[in-house]
This record gives sequence, C-alpha cells and structure tokens, in this order.
Amino acid sequence: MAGGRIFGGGAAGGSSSSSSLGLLLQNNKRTEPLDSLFLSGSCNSSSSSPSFFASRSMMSFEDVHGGNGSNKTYFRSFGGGDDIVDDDFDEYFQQPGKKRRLSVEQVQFLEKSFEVENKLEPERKVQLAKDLGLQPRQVAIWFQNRRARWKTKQLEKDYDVLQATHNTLKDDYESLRKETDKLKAEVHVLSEKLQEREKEKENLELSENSNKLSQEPPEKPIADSEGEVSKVSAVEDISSSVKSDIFDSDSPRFNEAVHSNSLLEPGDSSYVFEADQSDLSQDEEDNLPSYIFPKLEDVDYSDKPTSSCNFGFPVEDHAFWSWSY
DNA sequence: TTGTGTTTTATTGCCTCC
DNA sequence: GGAGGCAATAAAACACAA
Repeated sequence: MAGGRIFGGGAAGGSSSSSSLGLLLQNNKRTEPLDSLFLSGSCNSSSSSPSFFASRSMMSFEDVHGGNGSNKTYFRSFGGGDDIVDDDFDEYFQQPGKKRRLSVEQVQFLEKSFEVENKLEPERKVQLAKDLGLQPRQVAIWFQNRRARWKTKQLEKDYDVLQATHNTLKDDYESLRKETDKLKAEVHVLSEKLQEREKEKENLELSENSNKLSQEPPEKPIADSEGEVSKVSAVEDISSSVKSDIFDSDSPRFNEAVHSNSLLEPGDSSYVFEADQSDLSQDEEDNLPSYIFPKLEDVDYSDKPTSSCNFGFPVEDHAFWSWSY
C-alpha cells in the first residue's frame, strides 16, 4: 500500500449551530434515534475540541478497553470524552493497516443522510464528519461505498424486472406461435379442399364438352362470320380456363397471366389475393405460391412511374420507400 | 478453535469536470 | 492541474458452521 491519497486532515475547526443532517432536514421532522444522535453527537460540546473529537472517532472505546468483538458499539457517547485515555487512543490509532468499523449509531446517521441525498457536497461532508466525529475522508469513503452497494442492489432489481418481462413475452410468443400453427393448418386444409373442388368442376366441364363434340356433327360456319365466331369461342374457352387457373398455381397459363400483369392488378376488382405482406416473414414468403405473393423480380412495373429509390415498387403504393438517402 | 464466506472499510488508478 | 467520482480490489472485521 504505497502512495495513495492523504487523509483529509481531520474535521474543520470551529463550532456549528446545526448538524449536517439538519442542513438537509430543515423542513423535515427528525426521527427519535437521530435526535439522540444530534444531541449526543453535538460538536458544540465545549469540553472537546473538534480535532480531538474527529481523531477519537477513529478508534473503538471498547477495543481500547478490551471489548469482545461482535455487537460492539464504538461510540457510546459522542460528546463526553471523560472516559477516553489519550495514550490508549494514540497507541490504537497508530497501528498500521487497522480498519475500524463505524458504530451502529454512526451508520444509522449516515444511512439517514444518504436517504436524503446520496451525493455529498463538501460542506455536508465536513458537517457530517463533525457530527459523527469522523474524518471527512471517512465520510466520503462511506458514501462512495454506499453508492456502490446501492447501485448493485438497483442492478439486481432491474435484472429481476427484466427477467419477469422476458418471461411474460416468452409466454406470449409461445401462445401466438401455437395459434399461428393452428391457423396455418386450417389454411392448408381449406386450400386443399378448394383445389379439389376446382379440379372436379374442370373435369365435369371437360367431359360435358367432349360429349357435346362427339354427339353433334360439325357445322361449317358462314364464311363472313367464321372468323368472329371462332374468335369468340376461343376467347370464352381461354377465359373459363384462366379463371379456373387462377386457383391452380401449377398452371403455366396462370403464371403467364401474372407475368403479363393482366390478372392481378392491384385495384382491379378481380384482384382477389391482396395479401398483407407486412405480416409475413421472408421465409414464409419464399414458401408461398407465387400467386399469393409474387416475387419482386417477377413483377414488371415498367409501365408505372418509379423513383430512383423505390425498389421496383409502384411509387403510389409505396411512398414509404420513396425517401431519398 | 478454525476454516470459510460475507460485509465493511480503505486504497489505487483512471476518468471527467471545472 | 486539482478535486471528486467510480470500478476494481485489498484487507480487516465479522458471522457461522463443523
């Protein structure tokens, strides 16, 4: 233990008319134990000089006179001084590396002061030191250590609160996940049913058509209207087929339609799959059929005005993305 | 009595503020 | 540059079980 700071040089001289805690508690009621401290620990005692009083605080009366360790009270009376033998004190005080515990009363006093204000201004430090018969440096150290203890306790409290919050969130997450799984399974079952129904319908139509074709002899259309008639029937065929393909992600015609942007135009009344993309994670997007969640690179918005920073989204739909970096 | 863990007091070194 | 705060740490004091 070399070097280090030099002790604060004892309590400041002069008498005071108010205690340090009194400085802070001017408008507060004092507690009874502290009152006794204030009274008994007064530095106004004419019988002892402040410097002597502060020095005396560095020792235990009972230690000097053979006290038995635990349950010690170091400073039975702050003001008296008649029962102190200076030689014993000097002997004790000069022992190197000895630590002296503060008395219960001193600690109570300091605790009370700490409750009021956990920082220590120089004036209060000196005043407290005077009141308690300690070195100002000791008071400062006590406050420093007390702040450290308080901080540790606070951290423990914060940790407990965070842990409780974490547990609550975890439970919420679990229940939401279960609900999501349940809903996903429901969606799966329903979409399978839908596909089955559409296929049945399609098969029925095909068989009906083939029956008609096999029973009716082919009629030659009139030359003038031939082109028109075949065009209309062709369009009808394609139209009905496309409609059913909307529900069939495997249909190449469906994909063509999507790519040409002719069927799934947002805002169109036929735009039936307006998925809320914000609720889907990227992984989920990847697993979904393209008709529910067309990939960005598959959608051509070349006919729409775009800004330099809209990531390929139509400007009017994604103003959010349109800020400039 | 002794070994061990905890608490309290004090030191050291670094940092910030005035 | 000095004062004061803080984190890390040392070491004495204390508590307590074996």
